[in-house]
Formats: sequence, structure tokens, C-alpha cells
Amino acid sequence: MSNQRLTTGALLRYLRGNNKEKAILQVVGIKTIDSKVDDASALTKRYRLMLSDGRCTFSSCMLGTQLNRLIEANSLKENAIVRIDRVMVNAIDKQNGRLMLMIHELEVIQSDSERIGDPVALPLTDIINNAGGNANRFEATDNFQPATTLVPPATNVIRQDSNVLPTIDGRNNAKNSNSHNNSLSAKGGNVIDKDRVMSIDTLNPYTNKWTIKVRVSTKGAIRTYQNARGPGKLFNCDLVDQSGEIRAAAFNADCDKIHAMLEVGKVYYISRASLKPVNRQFNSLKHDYEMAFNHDTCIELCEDDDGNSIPKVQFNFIPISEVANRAPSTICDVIGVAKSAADLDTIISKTSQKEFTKRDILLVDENASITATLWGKQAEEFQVSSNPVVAFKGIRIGDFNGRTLSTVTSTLISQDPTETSRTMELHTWFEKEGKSMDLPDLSKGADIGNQQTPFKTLAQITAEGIGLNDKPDYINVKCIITLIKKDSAVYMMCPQEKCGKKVIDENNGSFRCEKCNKTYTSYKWSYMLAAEISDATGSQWISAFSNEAESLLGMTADEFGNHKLNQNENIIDDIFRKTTNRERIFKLRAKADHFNDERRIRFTCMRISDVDWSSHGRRLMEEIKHIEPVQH
DNA sequence: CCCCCCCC
Repeated sequence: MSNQRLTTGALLRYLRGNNKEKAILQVVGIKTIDSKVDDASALTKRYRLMLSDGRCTFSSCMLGTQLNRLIEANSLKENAIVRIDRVMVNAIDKQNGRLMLMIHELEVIQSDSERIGDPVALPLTDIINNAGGNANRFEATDNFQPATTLVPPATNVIRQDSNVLPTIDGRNNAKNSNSHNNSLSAKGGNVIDKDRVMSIDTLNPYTNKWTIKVRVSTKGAIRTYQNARGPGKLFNCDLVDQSGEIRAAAFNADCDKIHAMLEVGKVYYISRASLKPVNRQFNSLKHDYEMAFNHDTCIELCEDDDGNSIPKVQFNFIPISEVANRAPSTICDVIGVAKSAADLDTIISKTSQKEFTKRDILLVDENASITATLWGKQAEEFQVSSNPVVAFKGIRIGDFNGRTLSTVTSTLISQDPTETSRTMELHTWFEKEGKSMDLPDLSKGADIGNQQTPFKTLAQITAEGIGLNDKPDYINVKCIITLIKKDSAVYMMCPQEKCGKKVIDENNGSFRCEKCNKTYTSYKWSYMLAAEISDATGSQWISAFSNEAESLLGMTADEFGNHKLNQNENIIDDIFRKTTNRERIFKLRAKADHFNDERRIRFTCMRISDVDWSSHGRRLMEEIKHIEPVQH
């Protein structure tokens, strides 16, 4: 039984606008609000509480999502006694003036309790009619006036239902609109109220009246789309202030005007727009909601931006190694040093048959490396200077050969960004040691984080159907080499960089490449090793190419090729014999393909390493730990 | 209210 005394009457006082009070209340009901988003993650889930002050209950109490964890940890539950540390009053219904409490901070004083008193629901008349005459209450009630066009729009204020375009001449206009604001805000008008600027991170769909002062950090092109409701167009932009960031979109009739007005890097006052939960698949910004501009939206250029108070961009970097733990197709922010950059390349899209320009960058940080693919203009404009630090905001994770990064149209690329100390940190690290480090490459199936490649026996590979999926499977096996195909171990490769095609020896000193459609006077030796590996459960043919074959045989393809040319059969046999001397760990990529109507699984060697017997032993112990120890 | 973002 609880001895806590509840703060009687606190709920009504809150609804009247006295939100400074830190009341002790009891939770008498918790409801989950259905999220309309597919992604039912904790980020979008909301809880509505019914609170009691001992005498009355009030059921429209929204819990700030940052407090969801209290419910999920079973600390905040029915009958719990809580202290309300920060609460706001909001109107939820313009027509009948219904209010809600938005709970931003609370502390659970006592998790388990019994019901205190016999509270009754706060009468609706009390909730609606107690205007109380203070500022908060007004804020909640003056929205009851329908949005009207009583107010003449200031010249540099864009109202979407007006035909007034923004003017470049800001100073006087800014003054004018300010005076408009001051004289009109008392009447509850429509013009932006610059004295009440909220920070982005407090925006939510239950806040009825807000103004934000934000910088446009990115702005996408206007795109058209077609869906069940017909054709449409839109553009996206990202808005930042000191507190955070939010993505916004404008559609159809509102699209062109707002797109023309907003300029990347400039600061605007914005009020009136709708807010809806984000879809994490397309939006990685650190905000639970995204904004849709609409007919009522007011946007006004802020000319007196001092350039410092509002950041240009907000980054939320994850380490490259962490990309391995993220789901493919999601969006993230990543920073690293461009260790190398490939030349521009073009590809033909399979779906659209259109040609696209691309450029691959090898991005490295202290713990890992990854291939980042830049597309189109961003690929062309990328400055291939000496190892710049490159920050990607909103880049998409792919899963080709492990994990890759690939820009999308909304990706912001920033070379040597000054907004983050990581730039200097990475430059220093790269100069000191990074440039000579051989880091695990996520785009070559490196083991990082939670993505540890599982160990399998060869019998398990067949039994578990490994390699039969659409995506390749990666596995480790502990095997010895039992056979190597000698004749096909190396082939004559086209000398053209990146071609890789086998050339035809025309036996007159020239070598023909069918792919390049050219004849060369030279070729390069290249490995294409077919080897049989075996463990106690079976055997399997695998392929090993360049680096892996070289590390296995202990010589370059060139050296091997020369032995072959010189018919040093003994040397070659000896090399092969030496490969059978011990067990090795083979990291394999298993992928089915079709060959003459027959499905087979191709095993490609990604890495060959010696057995680390201490870690291997630990792994085996993990596997057998479910076996009861024998008592002596 | 979009959500396509390409190739191996």
C-alpha cells in the first residue's frame, strides 16, 4: 500500500496553463497509440496515459517518445506513482477546444502501488471552459479561430494561398513584417510570430502553434510521381537548427513556389505545416517526425542570420564498422578518408535501360573500410584530391559482397567538413598510420560487429542449403586442400586495366582480347585456381582468384605463370604439395548459378587464413557449452 | 500525399 500523497487538483491546474508545478500523480491507464507507419519501431510508438491526482483523472496525456523506455522496462506501469517534471498543454481539436497534456519529463517514484482514492474523470466543461487568462492557456485556445485570410500578407512572407512572391530586398520587408507581426499577433493572426521560436526537436503533431527558425541544409529537385491517386510532384528539403533537424516535403500546388523560395544555406522562419511520423527506410534524420508544407504554411526569409547560431548541417555519424550491423536499404551518415577513388564509369540500368555515371570511393576510418558509390553529378563533381575527408549525410546501405554505401539524390556529400572535429581527427590518423593500414573491408565481406561469418562443416553446407538463396551466403570452413587443378591455375589476362578478360594467344607475339576487341603485344598472368578442400565430413571444389590464390601458393601469378611457361613441372607440383600441409580457415562466398539448365553452387574463396587455435578452441567450447559437465 | 536512386 502506498503512502505517497498525490497532488490533488494538479491536473486541472495543468490544463489551465500552470505547467510549472511538479505534481505527484498516479498512472491509472496506459494505451498504445497505433502507429500508421509500417516500421513499428520504438521510435514511432506512442503511449497515452490516464493520470490521476487522487480526485480527478485525465486520459489525454501523451508520453514523450523519449520516455517510452520507462514503459518498455516495466518501470512505468499501471498504478505507478510519478512526478511530472515537464509538461505542456496543447489543443488537439480546434472545433471543440479539447486539450491534451504532453509529458516531456517525468520520474517514476514508485513502480508498484495500489490505486489511490476513487478519482473521477475531469468534467469536460472544466477542461474546455477554464481559459484562466494566462499565456499558455491562450496559446492553446487562440487556435480555435479558423485559419483566415484577414491578415494582409507581408511582402516577404509567403502564404501559400496568396499570390505574393518573395522579394530579394529583405531589410525593409523584414522590418515591415515584424511590425505586422507585433500588431497582429495580439489578435491571433496568421503571420509568423518571431518572439515564440521553438526548437526543432520539440516539434510533434500535437503541438498546435509553432514557429521554427531554421537553415535549409539540403534541397532536392522537384520530382514527379504517379500513384493510385494520380500524378503528383514534390520536393524534399532538410531543415536544421541548434537543437536538431527535420525533413520537409512540399507537394503539388505548394511545390513550385516553396521550391523557388527556399535556398540551401539560408535561414527562414517557418510556421504552420503538418507533421507525421518518419519512415526510417528513407529518412535517417534525428527526428521522430517529418514535415509536410501545405496551404497554410508561412515561410519568411531571415536576413539577419549571424551565420553562427544556426548550424549548416547536423551529422549523426556511425563508424564504418557499424554499417555492417545495419539493415541493407537503410540510410545513415558516415564519415571517412577517401583512401582511393576510382575513375568515372558508366553503367546501364537494368530496369530503365538508362545510362548512369558512377564513381567508387574507398572510404576508411580507424576500424574498417567500405566502398561508397557516387552517382551522376556527384560522381562527376567529386574532387579526387589527395585523400580528402568525406562526410556523407543520408547515404544508402547496400549489401553487395557484404556492405556498400551508395548515394541517393538526397545524399549530402561534404568534403573536409568544418562542422565536425572528426575531419581533423581523421586527417591526423590517416597521415600517422591510416594510410598504411590494411583495414577489414566491409565491401569484401569482412567480419565486423554482429556480422560474424558462421563456421560450417562441409556436410552442413549441403544439409542447410547454403548458397541457394538470392543473396550470396558467407561461411567459414576449416579444411585442408586436397587437390588443385594444375592446367587452369593461371590464365593469360588482358593487359587493359580493369578488363580482366582472358586473351587469345595468337602465337605470333600478339594477344587478342574479345572484350576490348583489340590485339595487344602483352598480357598479364592471373590466377583462377580450382581447388578441392576437405574436412572430416566431406569435400568441395572452390575457386580462388588473385589475392587469395597468391596467399595460398605463396607466389604471384606472374611468378607462377613463368614456371608454367618454363615447364617447371617439379616446382609447380612442389608448390601444390606444400599447400596440403595443414588446415586453414577458408572464408567462402556461396552462390547458386545456372549452367546448361543445371543449378550448381559456386564457392568463391574470399580469404584464406591460418587457424588461430586459441580462438578456434573458444569457439568450439561455445558450441558444446549446452552439454552438461560431467561431475567427478 | 514521396519513398525511384541504377552496375558488378
